[in-house]
Formats: sequence, C-alpha cells, structure tokens
Amino acid sequence: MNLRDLKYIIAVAETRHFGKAAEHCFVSQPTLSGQIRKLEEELGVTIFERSNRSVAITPVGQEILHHARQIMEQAEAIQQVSKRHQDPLAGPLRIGAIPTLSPYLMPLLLTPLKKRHPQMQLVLSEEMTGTLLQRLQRHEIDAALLATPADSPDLDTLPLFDEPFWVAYPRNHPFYTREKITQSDLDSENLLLLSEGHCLADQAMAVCHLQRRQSEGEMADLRAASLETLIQLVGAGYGITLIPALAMRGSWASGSGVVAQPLASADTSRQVALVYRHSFPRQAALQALAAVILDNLPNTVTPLDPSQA
Amino acid sequence: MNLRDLKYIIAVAETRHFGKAAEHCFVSQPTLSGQIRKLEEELGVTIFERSNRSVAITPVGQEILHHARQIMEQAEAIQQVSKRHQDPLAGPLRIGAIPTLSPYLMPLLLTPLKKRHPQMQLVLSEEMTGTLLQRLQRHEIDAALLATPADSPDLDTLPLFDEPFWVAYPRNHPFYTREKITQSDLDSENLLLLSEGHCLADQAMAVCHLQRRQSEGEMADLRAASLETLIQLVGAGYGITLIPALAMRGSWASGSGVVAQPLASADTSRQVALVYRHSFPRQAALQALAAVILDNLPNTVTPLDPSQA
DNA sequence: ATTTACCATCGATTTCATCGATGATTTGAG
DNA sequence: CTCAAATCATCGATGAAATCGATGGTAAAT
Repeated sequence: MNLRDLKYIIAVAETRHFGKAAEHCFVSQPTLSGQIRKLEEELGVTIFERSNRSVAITPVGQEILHHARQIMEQAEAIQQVSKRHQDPLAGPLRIGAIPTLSPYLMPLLLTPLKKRHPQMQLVLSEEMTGTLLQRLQRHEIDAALLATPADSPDLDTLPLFDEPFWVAYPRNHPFYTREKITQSDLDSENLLLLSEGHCLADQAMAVCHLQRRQSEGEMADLRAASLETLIQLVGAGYGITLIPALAMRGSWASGSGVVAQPLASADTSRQVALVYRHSFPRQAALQALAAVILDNLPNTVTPLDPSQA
Repeated sequence: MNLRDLKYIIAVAETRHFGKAAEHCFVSQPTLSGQIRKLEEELGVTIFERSNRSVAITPVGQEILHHARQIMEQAEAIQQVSKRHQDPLAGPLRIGAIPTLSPYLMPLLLTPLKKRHPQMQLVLSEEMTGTLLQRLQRHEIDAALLATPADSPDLDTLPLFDEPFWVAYPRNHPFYTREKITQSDLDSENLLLLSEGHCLADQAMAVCHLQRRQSEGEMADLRAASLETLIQLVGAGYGITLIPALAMRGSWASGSGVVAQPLASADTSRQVALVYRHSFPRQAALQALAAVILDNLPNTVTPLDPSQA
C-alpha cells in the first residue's frame, strides 16, 4: 500500500473515470490502472467494478475509500505542521536560565524580542546550572543561559556578555566612603553566599580566594536561598556580598539600606553565555535570541564578540 | 511522503535507535537513515535530533508522529477491511426479486442458506422487473431474480428453474370436474391480471394469446396489485387467473374457495434466472446462492442445467 | 590507547512506477 | 450494418528511487 495508490483510488472514486482520474493525478491512464490493479491484488479485494461504459465503487471499496480519505487528511496535516515549523524561529523555544540571571535579564529581553520576532515564543524555566545541564541533555529544554563554561562535546556555547560583580554592603559600612574597592579589600570581610549549587556562590568564593571547605564550616547556616534574601542579610548587617551587575536593576536597589558599587579590579566578572546541544536543529532561533539580548543590554555589562566561542 | 517513511519514523521514535528501528522494519540501517533524511528534507523540518549517543524527537517530530500513527492505524484498518472481504461470500449481498416470486422462493431459501453459508448475508428487495434492472445498472443491487430474459451486454444470466403456471378458478367453476386443462381451454375465460409492470401479467397474456390493447380496455379496473388480491378476485367469481407454481405454496391455498391445477400443455411456464452485472466481482457468492436455491426447490418446478446460459 | 557503539556517507544493484503504443469492447452515428 | 469514438487493460522499454554492504567519523567505555 502507498499514499500514491490511495490518491489514485480517491481520484477514481471522485471522477468515476480512469482517464480523468489519471489526468487529475498527472499520470498516464495505464499507470493509474496498473497501480490500482496492483493495490487490489495486494489487498485481495476488488475496489472498483469496471466495465467499458462505467466505473463503480464496490462496498468494500467504499469502506477503503473512507479510510483512504482520512489518511490523506492526516498526510496533509503533516505537510501543514511542517510548513508552520519551517520558519526556525517559529514554535516554542524552551529556555532555561540560572536564578541569579533570569529575573534581571528576562525583563530586558521580552518586550524587544516580541517586537523584533513576534512569531517567537519562549518557554522559560529557572533552575541552577547543574539541573539546566541535565535538562539540556534530556532534551527537556533547548538552550540554557549560564554563567559557567559548559564543557561537554555535545554542547556548544554562544558567549553573550561579561557581567561584573558589584560589592553590596550596608550603608553604615566603612566601604561607603571609599571611592574604589578592590578584590583585596574583601579578604577581611564576612562574605555572605547563596546556598549550595548556585554558581554565583562559587564565583564569589573564587573572587575572594576562599576555599570551599573554609566557607562550609563558618557560614553554612548563613547561606541564602535567593539573591533577594542575600540582600536582606546584608542590610541586616550580617556581612557583605557580591551581586552580578544586572541584578543591580532589581527593585530592592533603592531603600533597603544596602549600597553597591563595582569592584575596581580585573577578573571580577562572570561570562554569561547561551549553551545548547550541538545537534539542536533550530540554532537560527538561538542566534536571533542572542542578537536581541546583545542589543538590549544596559551599559553596566560588556557585550562579547560571538566569534570568540 | 510515503507510508514506508512513516513506518520508519514510528520505529525510530519507539526504539530511539536507528539500528534497532531498521531491524524492526527489516531494512538496513543506511536505508532507514536515508529515507528519514529524505523525508526531513521534503518536509523542511528536523524530525529527530541525533547525536552519536542519543536520538531524540523534536517537538515538530512529535506532532508529525501523532499524525503518522493515525495514518498507520487507518492503513491497518484498510488491511482489516480487505481481509474480512476476501471471502467472496462474506459481506452483504444485495438481491432483488420480483413480487410474484420473492415471497414464495425466499422462505424456501433462507434457512438452508444460513445452514450452508453462515457468513453470507442477504439484503432483499422486492420490485418489478424494470425497476430491478435499473437498480442493477446503478449498482444499487448486486443481482436480481427475474422471470424474463435480460438482454443487455452488461448483464449475465444464470438460469435456475422452470416454473409452470397453474390455473386458479373458483370451486364452482366447470374446470373443477376436468381432469386436464389445456391452453386452449382458457381462450373463452375471463382472465384476471396483475397491474401493469408485473411480468406475470405479460406472461399470462402470452399464454392466453391476448394482445395488450385488448385487455386494457376490458379489464383495466380489474387489475390486481398483488397475487394475494388476484386470488381473492378469483374466489369472488370475477374470473380465473394463472398462478406460478411456487406461489401455490402460499397460505391462501387452503380454504379460500379457490382451486388450482397445472396447465396440461407445453410452453406454459416461465424461466426464473439470477441476473447480475458481467463485471460483478463476487460471482462466487452468486454461484453459492444459486446452488442453494437449486438444492431446495419443491418438485413442482424443474431445475435447469446452469450450462444452458 | 583500544574497543565498542552508532549514525552518516558512498557506489552498485535491483525493484518498481511510468510512459507510449496497442488491443479489446461497447456505444452511438451515419 | 458499418465506422468512429470512448474507455479500460496489456505490453515492453525506460528511468528514478529504494536498498544493500562496506566504510568513515565520533564519542563513550574499558
């Protein structure tokens, strides 16, 4: 059996004429006759009762025709679905982002994206780096916005921007009168961290030359579950912390008794990138997304040339 | 697109493995890979996202797969329908019969047929010869039981039996004391006829050497709509009539004050035959039907050798 | 480093749909 | 009654396309 054959019998059923049906299918009449005969032999039934003067469909043929029409309908549905998805931008794009980035980047992104590519549809999720990488491998999301290099041969990375860390401290802290704060100024401070698994915790420790084991003992009970909580702890005088630049735009920035300013030394930033499976077929959609991101960054971060992958 | 290709993508979707899927489809792995790639190119979408370590279906692929499964389901339905109809005896057989035959032949036939070919299913209709021939040409019925030769190049005839005419007259009629009644005895009698269109009316006139026009004037208002009515008229003394042999078995035969006996001369019978389209594909079913008819006739009629078509 | 697993690619082969020409049969016109 | 038109079936040649076995490339496992 064959979609072509089904097309043929539908044409014959509609025209009741082998010649017309053949013409309608853009084949010669012998071809159509032969294929229908072959199909009838394969099925072991007579679909059309033909004489020199008339072509009539048998009761079995009528039943077969019914199913054939449904098949053609479904086949056309496949064509439709495909056509709708031929634009690589179309169709939901499942994007995951880390919690220290997502709430601050996405608001910048969504409106311009809607304006630029109205057919794009993002499905957002917010999880920590490890989980995002798992879900990427399991094809549960299509790409992840991460601040750590992803090293897997399956995954490709599109660098987006360099996001500096800012130091956040209470208004009554000695830092408040300093013009510049450098990396070494932090060594003697009590650094508050996010809970285990957040890449920002690791990044902050790295900036402050802390070892994981060191911090675990001292500050385990002071780890915060979110950036917002972390700020509250800083405001309450438990210590200082590092905040990625985009998060400075959060609503807490004013009136919480917490002040922040950029770190004045080098290497105190993290690289945000879009990570996706090497085999992902809609990379054009990711390129478009990345372009919109780069076009709408505040000047507190530094766009990266995509060529330095 | 192609049913084969759809089978392939379903297999890949189920196994998530090109090799296994190919094995499952009884083709080589390159063949399956190639066909899927071709289908993807044709549709312009990626159905499977493949890497060396994993095969995953894309969202588009998922949609396509859904339709593909429905298509395969319908295709299997076609196979099923065909298999059910491969027995040419199976499936409804639409038989029409003339009103002067149907009520008397069918009761003889149905029980033995059910015993002999339980899978056969008759759809009966009862109409006059002309209507039956029309419906035969329009494929509305598959065969007709007629008592007149059907002369059309499209139609074939299977002779069944020779059915003599009996003379029916009231008990007080002079015929009641006769041992033999011949054709010529009828000439002076008032012959009652069925209404226009019934072949029995023409046959009775032919036996009695009457012209159509002759009878029309005299007896137009005495024509009966059914054999049963005709008998009532005979019983009421309006005249005599001719009754085909099988109809003698009707329930009216006893106690209606009407007597009947065979006509004692030659050529006073009609030939009952099964008429069907030359192109009808299930002639085996008709042969089976004819055989059952011939095996269950009463000895008042003479079976005909099917070879004298 | 070697083996294993797996999908992609390539060239040769075979299968099969297609075409044009022709045949057979019936219908309708002259 | 003969001839032309209509219509489906059959036949042989052609070409496109599916298939296969062999092979390549890559990543994971040992």
